[in-house]
Amino acid sequence: MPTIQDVARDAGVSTATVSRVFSAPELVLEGTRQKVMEAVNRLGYEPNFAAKSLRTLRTEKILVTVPDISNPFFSRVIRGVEEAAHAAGYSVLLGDTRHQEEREEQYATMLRRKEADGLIFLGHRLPDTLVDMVAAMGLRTPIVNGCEFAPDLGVASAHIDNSGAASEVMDHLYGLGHTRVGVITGPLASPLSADRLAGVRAAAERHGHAGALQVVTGDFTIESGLRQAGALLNKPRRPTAIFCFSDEMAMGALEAIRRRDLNCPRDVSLVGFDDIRFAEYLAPQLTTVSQPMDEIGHEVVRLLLDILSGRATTLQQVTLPHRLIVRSSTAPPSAV
Amino acid sequence: MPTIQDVARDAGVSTATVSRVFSAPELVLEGTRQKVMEAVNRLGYEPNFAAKSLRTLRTEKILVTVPDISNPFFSRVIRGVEEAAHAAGYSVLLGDTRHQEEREEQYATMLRRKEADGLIFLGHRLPDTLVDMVAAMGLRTPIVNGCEFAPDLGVASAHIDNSGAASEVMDHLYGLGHTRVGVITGPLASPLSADRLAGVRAAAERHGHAGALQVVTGDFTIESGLRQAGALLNKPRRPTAIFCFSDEMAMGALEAIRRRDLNCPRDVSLVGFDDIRFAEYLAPQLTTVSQPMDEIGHEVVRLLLDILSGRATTLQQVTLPHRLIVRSSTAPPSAV
DNA sequence: CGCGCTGATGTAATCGAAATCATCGATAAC
DNA sequence: GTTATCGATGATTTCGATTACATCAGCGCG
Repeated sequence: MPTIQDVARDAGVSTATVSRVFSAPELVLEGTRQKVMEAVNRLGYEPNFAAKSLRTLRTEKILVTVPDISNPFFSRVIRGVEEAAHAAGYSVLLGDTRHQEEREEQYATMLRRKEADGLIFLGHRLPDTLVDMVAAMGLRTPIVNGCEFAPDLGVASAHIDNSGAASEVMDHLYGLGHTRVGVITGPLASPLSADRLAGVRAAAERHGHAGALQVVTGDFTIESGLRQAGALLNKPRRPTAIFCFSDEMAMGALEAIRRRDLNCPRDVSLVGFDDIRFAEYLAPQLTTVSQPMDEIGHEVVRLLLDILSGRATTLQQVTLPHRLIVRSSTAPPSAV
Repeated sequence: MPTIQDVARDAGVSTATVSRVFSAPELVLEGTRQKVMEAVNRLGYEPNFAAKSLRTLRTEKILVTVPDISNPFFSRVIRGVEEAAHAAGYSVLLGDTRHQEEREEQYATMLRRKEADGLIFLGHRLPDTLVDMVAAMGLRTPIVNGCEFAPDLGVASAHIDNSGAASEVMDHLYGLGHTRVGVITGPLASPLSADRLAGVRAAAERHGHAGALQVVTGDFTIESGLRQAGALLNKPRRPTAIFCFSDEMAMGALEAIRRRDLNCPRDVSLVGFDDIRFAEYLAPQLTTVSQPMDEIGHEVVRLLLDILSGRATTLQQVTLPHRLIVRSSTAPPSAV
């Protein structure tokens, strides 16, 4: 691999000039620029990234950690992140934490080693070392959260109004005439689930059905949806509607309903969350809350770039719009 | 951020000793090692990555390009890649090419700039500059393909026997008594689709139903499955079974079947490919070919690490086992 | 005519760690 | 008793680019 020295020698100029041809071509005479470019092409020169990075202290990389990349919701958000990052000249370092705290820590050290200019995390935990970093750097900390809104962390974030969205779902179900509603949440350690549950509870109070609420905890997987929906359906006074905090759990719930020879929506209405691409192709098509996955991805990148460029002057915590998509998995309860 | 110099000063040793504490602790006296580690902890030192990388010419990063990360098949393979890479101390640079040649080229230059030690690509195209690299470096080229087997590229790869798998699917359908089979392929530019189609054709010949084969081309998306299955079902002598080259297209096909008030499998049998997690939760549960997604991910990483470490002495093109999973979307054709 | 300015380019310091080579004391070998 | 060996550590060069500063020619202006 040729170095900048080789190019300089070959073109008969100094290394400074070669460097300028790449980073500030307007400072260089057109004639010399061409001479240099010829040498570059002749030798097949590419600037060595590590050397550049060492000198400039910038990596043009964004570290993105995600609890599970094979989850269609996350993979879609990641696609948005990749798209926006790429458009801005950054590339994406992917970290799949598999929900493990230990891995989150490991990825955190990558940030401290300057392997990336910033971090976008889609989980809900911020490793201790990074909490320190936030304390030390404040607004300039190059860390952004996606999806989970945790005001006390003090990091920029982009997310939807989870509480509001969950309330709307409940309004929809109560509006159809349901009173006994089952809810399958995600792990309550995450603000996202806690917020949705708060929204659910608020709506239940408002409609006077708080007593008939049956809440169980899942983990966003199909399997947990299958299991927990089964538990709900086995109850003596089984719910006439089930609200799952993810479309994948709703898929599991749908299967649980089928296995009991019940029909959705006739016997049990079902609502999911996220509006992953598959939701509208299920039978019945799934009523769900649409999250702007691409936009969340774009937005967190924008927020991070604002911080990196020093443009950010206040802590930005952006709420993006969601939308309740009513399809055919919800209907009025049949007469009991 | 403290540097190695700061640590050396603080611990009262030379920078060489500090460096050794990290990279070759056995060369350093336990007492000095502890002194150094105390200084490291006191100052919160982390080795700067760019400096290390510049000196060693290694990045401990693997660039992984994928046509579309939001595709559940790819995102699952990526998870396997991430897992294996992480276990070996490497991290993953993700490139979503969105099927665009231009982006593939851009990611290729990252390899030439030494932003990553190696490349794993899950698409079927190898950018020109990298073809040159393969020509120049031969077996030592740190490039591995996943899923697509293209012997003429001369790069290591891990994939299943696509032709064989497709043949098995056809045997299964013919075995059930189907004769008119529709096939929705992927883009035929990819060896993967071409191989499967070859397997389909071979089986059709063997069973004497080559004339009744109806082949249309999709692009692996739900939408193309919906559209192309619609086209097949509109034909005068419509097929009694449809074989889609991806589960997602099969989901689209299922929807097309529903929209025509036909029943799967009674009126039309349906087979997918990949066995993504959702396949068994569709109604009916989807018959499909299971690809070892995790294993493909692990294997491509293993192949790449072999090359990087100089262990690889021959061109490795590994065929991993697939499995036909018969579920309830296939049945004998009903009497016409 | 000489001074200062500007535009184009060169010189050399610098980024932070790794690795080669040198040093030095202590021990073993002959 | 001299020398080879070894283990632990230090001094210094090196990786390949960026960039602050220096240089120098050409030009306008008083």
